Amino acid sequence: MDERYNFHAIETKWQQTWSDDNLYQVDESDDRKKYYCLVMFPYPSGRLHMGHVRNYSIGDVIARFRRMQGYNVLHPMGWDSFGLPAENAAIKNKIHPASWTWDNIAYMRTQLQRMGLSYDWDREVATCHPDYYKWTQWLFLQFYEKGLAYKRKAAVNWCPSCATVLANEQVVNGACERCDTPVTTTDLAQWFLRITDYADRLLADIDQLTGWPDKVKVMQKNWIGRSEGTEATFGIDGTEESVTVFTTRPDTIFGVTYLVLAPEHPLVDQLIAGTAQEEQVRQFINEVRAEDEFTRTSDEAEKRGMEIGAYAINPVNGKKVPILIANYVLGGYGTGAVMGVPAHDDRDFAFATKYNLPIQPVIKPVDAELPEPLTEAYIEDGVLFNSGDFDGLPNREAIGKITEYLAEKGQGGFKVNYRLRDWLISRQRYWGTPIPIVYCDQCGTVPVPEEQLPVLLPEDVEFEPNGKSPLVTSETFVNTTCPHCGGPARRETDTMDTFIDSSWYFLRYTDPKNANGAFAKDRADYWMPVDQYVGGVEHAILHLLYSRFFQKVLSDMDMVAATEPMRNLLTQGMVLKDGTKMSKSKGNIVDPDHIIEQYGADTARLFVLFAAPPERDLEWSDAGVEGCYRFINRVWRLVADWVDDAAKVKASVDPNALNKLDRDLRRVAHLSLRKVTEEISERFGFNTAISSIMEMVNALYKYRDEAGDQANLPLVKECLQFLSLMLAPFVPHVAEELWSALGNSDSVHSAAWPQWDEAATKAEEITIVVQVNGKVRDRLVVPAESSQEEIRAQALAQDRVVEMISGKDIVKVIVVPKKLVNIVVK
RNA sequence: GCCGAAGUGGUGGAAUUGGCAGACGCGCCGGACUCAAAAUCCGGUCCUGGCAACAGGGUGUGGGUUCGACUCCCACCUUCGGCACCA
Repeated sequence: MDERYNFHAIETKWQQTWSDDNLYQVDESDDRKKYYCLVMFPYPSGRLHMGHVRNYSIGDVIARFRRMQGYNVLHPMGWDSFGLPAENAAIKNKIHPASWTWDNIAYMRTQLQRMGLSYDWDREVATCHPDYYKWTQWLFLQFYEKGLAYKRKAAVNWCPSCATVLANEQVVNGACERCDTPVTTTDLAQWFLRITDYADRLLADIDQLTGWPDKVKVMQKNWIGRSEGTEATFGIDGTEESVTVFTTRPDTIFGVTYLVLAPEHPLVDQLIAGTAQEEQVRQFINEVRAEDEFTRTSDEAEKRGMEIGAYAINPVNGKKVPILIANYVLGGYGTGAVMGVPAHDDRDFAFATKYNLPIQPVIKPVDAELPEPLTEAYIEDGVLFNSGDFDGLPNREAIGKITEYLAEKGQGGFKVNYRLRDWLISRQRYWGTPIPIVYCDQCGTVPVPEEQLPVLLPEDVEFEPNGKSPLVTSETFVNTTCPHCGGPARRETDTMDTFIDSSWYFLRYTDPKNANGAFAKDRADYWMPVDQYVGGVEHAILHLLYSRFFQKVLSDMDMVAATEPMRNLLTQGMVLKDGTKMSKSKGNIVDPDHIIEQYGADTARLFVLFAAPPERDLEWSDAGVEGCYRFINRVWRLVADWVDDAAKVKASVDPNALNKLDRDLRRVAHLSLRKVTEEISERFGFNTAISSIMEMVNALYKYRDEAGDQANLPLVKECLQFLSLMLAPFVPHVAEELWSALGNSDSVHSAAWPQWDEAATKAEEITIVVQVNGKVRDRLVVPAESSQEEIRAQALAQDRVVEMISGKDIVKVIVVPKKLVNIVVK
C-alpha cells in the first residue's frame, strides 16, 4: 500500500474496475428484496453544480448502504433533456438544440462518472430521445382516449420574452419562472390534462405518504386547495337564465345585496347585449382582461366593478339585487360568480362602501346588537335575523340548514371546490415532445395511430421567437395526411410541457429499452413504488404532484399496480456560499470539477455529506473541504501503518482474551458501527454518522499510541475492516482501496454490511451524574450492573454531597438507572 | 393575512424517550518533530470571577409544567419557505 494517498490514481482505477465488472447492474431475476433508490434526474444545462453533487452524493450513500444490507438496488440516472435553454442556445449560437443537448449530456455524464456514483448506466434514459418520447406521445394518446386530454380555448399566461404559454405553476410572482419577464394574458386554443378529475384522490392519498416530509404534504394540500361550500342558483330577472354562485357562507344568503360576475363569465355577453351601458361595460372588460393575472389578483389591486343593468333573484327570499362585474372575481375558480354580502365579509364591505351598494346585516352576536350603521363587516359567529324562517338559528347550524333548503328547491346544494386547475400542457416551442394529433378538415381532431409513433421532431426549422411554435415553419412536418381518411391534414405544432416527460421517467427506468411499450407491467410492478426519492424541495409541488397524477392514471389503466409513485421522499437543502444561493450572477459558484481535481471525488462527497444534515441548507466552506481531505489522509496513514501486519491475520476476535485497552477500543468500534447503521437507516444522519467514524479513527490512533507493540492484531484488523465497510457508502474509492489492501478480493461494495456485537458495546463501568437540587455537583463511577439502591447509597455517601446537604432536609432522591442521581434538599 | 420550518460557542453543527449543553469538524492558542518551514502528532478552547479547587451565568424573549427543560405547554420576537382578492 502506497504511503501517500493518491486519490487521482485510486479513483480512476476503481471507477474502471466497477464499470468493467458491471458492479451496479441489476435485474428482476433476483431473490433479494428490491430497493428502488431514485434521485431527480438533471436538466443537461452544461455542467454539474454543487446542488447536483449534493443530491447525487446523498442518493449514492443510500443506494450503496442498501446494497450492502443485501437489497437488490435499482439506482438509475438519466436526463430531463427537453426544454427552453437548448432553444435559447440554438438562437444565440446557431447550433441545433439537439447537438447542444447531446454534447452537454456527454460532458455531464463524464462528470457524474468521475464522482464514483453507483448508477446502472445500462438504464440511462434521455427524454429527448425518440425511443423515449415515442412513449410520452403514446401516453398522451392514452390520456386522450380516456378523455383526460382535451383542447379548449382559454385565457392563458403568456411570456412575451419566451414567446410561449406558461402553466399557472410556471408563473412566479407574476413573472415567467425562467426569464422573470412579467406575464400577460392571451386567448389560445390549448391542450389540457384533466388533473382536476384526480383532485380528490391526490388530496386524500397524501395521508398515505408517511415517508414524505410534512412540509411537502402541506404544500401539496394547499396547492390542491379543497374548499367545502354551497352552490346557490339565482334567477335572472326577466329571463330564463340563471347564475350559480359558490359560497362558504350560505348562512349569510339573506344578506345578499348584489351579485358579481367575473368579466369573462359566459353570461355577461348576453346580459349586456343591447343595454344602455353595453359600450361602457365592454370597455371595462377589455381593461380588466388586459391586466396580467398577477396584477389582477394581487392583494393591493384596486377593486373595480360596474353594474351591468341586469338583476338577479335571491332564491331564499325572492329579493331582486343588481348584477355587477368586477376585476376581483376570477373566471377560473368556483363558478366565476359570487354573491355580495357586505355586512359579513370584509372585502364585500369595502366594495359596497365604494360603490354605494346597500348593506343588509343578517347575523348578530348572541348577546349584543350590531352598531347601526355598520362600520365594518361582522364576520364572527352569531345568530341569524332578517332571515325568514331561519331567524334565531346559530349561524354554524344555518350553513347546513340553508344548503339543504336550497337543495330541496332545486336551486343549489353542497359543493366541493378545488383551487387546482387543469394542467395546460401546450407549449409553442420546438424542443419538446410533439403532441401526436392531426387536424383534418373532414375528420376534425385525429390522434396519430400508435404504429405511426413517434411523431419525430423535424430538422428544418427556424428558431427565431415570433409567438408561434417553430414547428410551424417546417412544411414537411405540418403538412401530412389524415390517418383516418387519407386526405390532406395539418399536424399539431405545439409541443408538450416538459413536466410531462418527467412525470413517468421513474417508470421507464424499470424497463428502459422496451421497444413495444412504455414499460412492461411485471417489471414496473417489481420495482415500483420508488423506495427512496431524493431531490430539491423546489419540486415539492409541481413535479411531485404531476408524477402522482400520472401514476394514478396509469394505475387506473392497469399499466402498473402502485397508486403512489414514491414511498419515501427526502428533500435536500440548497448549497449556499456566503449565505446565499450559488449563482452565476452573484459570482459565488464553486465548480465541482475544480474540487474533484484538487481533492478528489471522495473529499467532495464527504464534505457535502458532513457539513450539514441533508434536509438543511449547506454553507460552502473551503476550510471544511480541507478538513475532510485531512480526515481521509488520516485514515489512509492509519491503515497504511498497520496494513502489513493486519493483512496477515484474521479478524477473529476472542472477546475473552482482551485486555482493558483492547476492550475499550472494541467498544468504540462496535458503538460506532451501531451508530452509523442507525443514523443512515433511520434518519439520514449522514453528518453524525461521519462524525462517529471520526471518533472511531481518533480512538484507533489513541490505541496505537497506548498499546504500541502490544496491539491486538486480530482486533485491529476487525476495526480496520469495519472502518472500510462503514466508509464505503460515503467515500467509495478510498474505502475500496483500503478494503483491498486489507486482503479482501471482492469489492467492498458487494460486501455485507457488518453486524455489531451488542455485548461488545456494553460499558463495564458507567459514570453517574450526581445532582443536588438539579445542579451537577459530583460524578460517580460504578459497575454497569449496579442496582438503584447501591447507586443511591453511594451517591449520598460522596464527600461533596455530604458537604452540600449537611444541615438540610432530604426531600426526595431520584435515581435514573445508568444516568444520574438527583438529591432534592430544603 | 393564512400555513409550515428554524433560532444553540468565533464558526458549520451535536445532544435518539424530559436526564452531564456544545459530540465531530473548522478556526484560534500552546507543545512535540524540524536548521527552518510545510505536513504530521499531542494538548487546550462557551462566558464571567479565581493561581487553583471551585462558584455563578448560559440554547431568540417572557412566563409555565417538572426533582430536572435545547427538548413539553402558553404568549411574543426574528429569519426563511409556501399560499394568497379562492368567494
